[in-house]
Amino acid sequence: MRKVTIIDVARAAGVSKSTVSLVLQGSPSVRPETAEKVQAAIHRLGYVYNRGAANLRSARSNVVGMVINDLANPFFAELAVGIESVLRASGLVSLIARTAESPNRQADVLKTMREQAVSGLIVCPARGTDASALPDSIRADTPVVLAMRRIPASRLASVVPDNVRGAAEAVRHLLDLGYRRIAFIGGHDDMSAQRDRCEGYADALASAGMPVDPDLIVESAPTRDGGIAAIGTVLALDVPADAALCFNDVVAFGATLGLRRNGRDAGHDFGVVGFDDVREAGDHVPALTTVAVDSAGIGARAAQIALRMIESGRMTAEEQTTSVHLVVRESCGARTRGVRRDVA
Amino acid sequence: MRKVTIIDVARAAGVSKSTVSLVLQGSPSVRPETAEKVQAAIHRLGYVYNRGAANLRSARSNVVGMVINDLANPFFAELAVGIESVLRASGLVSLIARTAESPNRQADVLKTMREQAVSGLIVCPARGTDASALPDSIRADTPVVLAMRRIPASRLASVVPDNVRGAAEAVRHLLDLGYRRIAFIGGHDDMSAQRDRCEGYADALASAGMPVDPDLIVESAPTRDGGIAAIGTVLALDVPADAALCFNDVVAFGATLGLRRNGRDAGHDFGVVGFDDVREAGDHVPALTTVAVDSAGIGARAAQIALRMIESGRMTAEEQTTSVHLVVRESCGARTRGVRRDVA
DNA sequence: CGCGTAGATTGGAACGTTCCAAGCCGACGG
DNA sequence: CCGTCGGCTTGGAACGTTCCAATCTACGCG
Repeated sequence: MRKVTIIDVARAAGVSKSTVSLVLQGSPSVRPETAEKVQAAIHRLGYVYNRGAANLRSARSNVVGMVINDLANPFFAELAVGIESVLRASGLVSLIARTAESPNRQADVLKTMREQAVSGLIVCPARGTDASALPDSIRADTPVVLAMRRIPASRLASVVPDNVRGAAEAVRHLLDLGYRRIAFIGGHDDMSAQRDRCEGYADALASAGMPVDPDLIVESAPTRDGGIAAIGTVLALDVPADAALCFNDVVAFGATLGLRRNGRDAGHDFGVVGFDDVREAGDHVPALTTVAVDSAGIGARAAQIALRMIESGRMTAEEQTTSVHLVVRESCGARTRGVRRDVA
Repeated sequence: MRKVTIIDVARAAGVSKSTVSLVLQGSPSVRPETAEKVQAAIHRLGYVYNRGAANLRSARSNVVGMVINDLANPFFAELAVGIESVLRASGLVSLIARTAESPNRQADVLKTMREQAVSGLIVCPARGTDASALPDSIRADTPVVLAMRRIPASRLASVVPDNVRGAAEAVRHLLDLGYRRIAFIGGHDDMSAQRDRCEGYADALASAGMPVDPDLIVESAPTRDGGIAAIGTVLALDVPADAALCFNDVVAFGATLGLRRNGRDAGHDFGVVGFDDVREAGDHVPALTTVAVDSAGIGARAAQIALRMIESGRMTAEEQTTSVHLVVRESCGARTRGVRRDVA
């Protein structure tokens, strides 16, 4: 039982294959009754359109690649959802692949996607990816949009949250609450998000006329355990921290746990602010004060940019940043301390 | 700047296109030094393999479709991860699409995937999908594996958790703890998982010689709010429930919240058991006792079956069920009540 | 020296579509 | 009555591969 093709349909409908093709594309120049005959034949034979063959001829595929770090992380999963929704609504279909933060895997995945002739690529680059990691061949003829993370030296379009401003806002909030030894913990400085958030942290301190103490900035894996370790470090300083802005919520969860193990209590005698506002943040005990990032929105924006590039055939390098906002809950101590309390 | 093809490579290497094709496929019958020449030309020209063209000729694509309900749900995200890992390791690439529980969307998505000539399909069917929803054309020539959910009347391969046994085990545990009015709440009975879990619930009660009270089985949306509503219902009965097996963890979260609003406390004066063991379950307050389902494992198994079908060209209808196990934490009250406490 | 054979290479048809240039046909204006 | 025009339709080439059958080369053997 061979596959039924456009030619079989043509024969069955008593027209030429060209006409069938025209019908398939909804061309206005085919007589309605002819179109109907063709549709009937299509239905009768159970014909299924072969997009691969079409792409081959017209060099315009309808698939877009989505390269994500880690789907199991709800934060990235939402990014994926945002991307997929927009693409799907435009009739495109998404290839997906995971890099698991490995540049090797990323290179492999990118190669595969190129082979599939994707018409666009949305990438959340793995840690430490530099401009050279995106093969020139891709950059030349395929629209690429970076989501969530930038690659500093590359002229690639990107959509990232406003990390600098978000971090600064969080720090100002902690300062307003009276904290004076605010740490920045978690993340590695080969991630653009970490650098940006750290920059916002430093900015806010600076504009409050406070020095940035290098001891208060401690890197760690962006994991719960990383948070536990990092909070331990800033607690053990000669002049210990009294609050921390965490690289992300997961680190913040670790931090609250670490505090408890040290006999301290986030939200009472120590201020903790996270970043991302993952779903669990509100349910955590204590509920996490955090900077909310709209990851689905970022995905959607990135997909829109990709779409625009694909349609216009022109590549842009626009860098969009999406706004973020501080969500005040319990872990910063606003409830117990009261906002804007002055200190001596 | 036209795309560089196998023919350009052939010209550059001074061989025929057939030879290049052979090299690309790693055929042993090409002389090593010739292969090397070809590889050099490939590299020099920046040739990229066009898998679409290859598929066209050989009717064997290397893409597999993955139809998932809701990627934003960590439970399904893990399923996706399991699937993607296995496929990727075999050199296949995954198309992904979301149905958001809508049979219409599902039909649409399935059609698109057919057009892409996927060589296999892994589907977590949307709620209420019946056998007729999978177009015959797909079922005839494309391997399909159902994951997480079955479609009762279809002769389709599937991998699902052992819902019956898991639910039964949970109920036995609650009985052992002395609860006597155990409810089953959440989910809709057009989901196979709900029916199976409910069946396990009834089984366990039956084999303990206890009647199944229809009032204690209440459907609801499988959401937090659904859980809140459902727990309200069983609390308001003339003879209220004293424990509940919840359709899934999200419902269980809602239930603990609903209990608190009614002045009750899960784990103290009411036993709550969830299902799935999502990541948050352990962090929740109270920590959720739940039936752990290995969703990544289910995804991997499903992908393996699909792979086997693709390779052999033969479709099977095997139904695998993966084992589950009860994770006892706080919400069931085991800590405060003590396990196996006898009642009068 | 001729023949058979195995290994290496090759040309051409095929895959299912799109797109172009050309064709057909009836109508309309001159 | 002829030429032309516009609406519909059509055949064929092209897209970049694979695969088959054919060819070519060199070599061993009788």
